[in-house]
Amino acid sequence: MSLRIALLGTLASKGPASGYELAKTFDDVINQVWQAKHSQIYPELAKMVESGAVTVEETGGGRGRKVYTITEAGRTEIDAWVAHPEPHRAVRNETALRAFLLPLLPPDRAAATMRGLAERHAALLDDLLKDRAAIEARGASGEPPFGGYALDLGIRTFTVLRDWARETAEDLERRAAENGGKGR
Amino acid sequence: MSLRIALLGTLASKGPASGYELAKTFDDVINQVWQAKHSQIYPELAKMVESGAVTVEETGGGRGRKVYTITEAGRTEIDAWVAHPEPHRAVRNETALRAFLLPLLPPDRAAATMRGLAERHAALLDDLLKDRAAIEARGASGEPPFGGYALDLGIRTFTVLRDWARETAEDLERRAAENGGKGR
DNA sequence: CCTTGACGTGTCAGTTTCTACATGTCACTT
DNA sequence: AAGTGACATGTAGAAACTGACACGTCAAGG
Repeated sequence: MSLRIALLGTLASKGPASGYELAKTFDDVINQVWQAKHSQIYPELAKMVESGAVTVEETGGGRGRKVYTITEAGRTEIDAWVAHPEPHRAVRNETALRAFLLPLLPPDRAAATMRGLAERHAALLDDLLKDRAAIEARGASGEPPFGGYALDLGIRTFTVLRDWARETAEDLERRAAENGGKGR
Repeated sequence: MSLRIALLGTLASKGPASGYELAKTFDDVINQVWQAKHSQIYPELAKMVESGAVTVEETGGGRGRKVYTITEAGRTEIDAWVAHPEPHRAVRNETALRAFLLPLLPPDRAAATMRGLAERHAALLDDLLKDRAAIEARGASGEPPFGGYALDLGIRTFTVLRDWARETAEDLERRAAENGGKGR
């Protein structure tokens, strides 16, 4: 379901696109939120054509390019899904799982892991901040850019992640110093 | 892989447990991080017995209860996984996907959705704060409780989520007021 | 001319995950 | 004695997802 919605949403906001382009988007923007390979996207698009949520137009001399366009039915579908208040959020987060299991490592190794994590989160945060700066520089004024709220959420989330990893590393280092890095 | 690690980690920190108890834990604590139904857990435990990461002891007169205990090999496995620096984080987040697609709704409906989301996040945050208060009240002093760092991360994350949802709702309401709730 | 790399679509086998079905025990209440 | 609900383990089929294989076009550079 979620993949279908993610594809419809991308078509709704960015306009008609090929499967290849959609796969690219899933490597870029949406990646922070949902992932899919082209091997999953192509069959999904076929299903969506069948159910009438999108239409397809064959183009691209020889290269067999297919451009998909969202229909009114497709828009209705997104609309219902986004506004739907079901609290049934699917969350899967490998980083958080790692965090959960962190106390199982000896403090010095746990601290090193956290330092590495903090650095990576800091780098990702920088990327997002640059994205926002670029958008603000060119897109002048008031209207909310597609993904603007999501970008904001991403920046806040990575800030938390970076700070948490740093402070946890510091705490672990303090503990490691106290008992000479021993203990589990 | 992640499910296997999550199960091993739970056994490592909480001690021996039955499949049923592990399934309970996945409804509770780990739920913020990873989910699994018993129908996935039982087969996974069988696989882990086979590969020597856990041992099983049949108990429980008549009810066929099986208690699983982590082995040294199992501990080594967690250790390697947690410390492993691969940046290949798997993230899937339905709430964030919703956030991403939010601008596709008319501002007034989007605002209402965000208000609801903010409330739910606020409630979840309260639960976590209560958990932490309870832990601090009974567990007196210095050592890090299992999941203590994770709990901290959870609290920070839900705080961000709540604030973001609130501020986004406010922004959307401002926009809705400006154009009388019309427009997409 | 040939190679390289981006463009472009698709299938298939295997793994993970979900929903539903299936079965039975034990303790407590009515 | 019967019913209810937590305890307890499993299987089966379907859907979601991944990684690898497979094929073919087009533009640019050497």
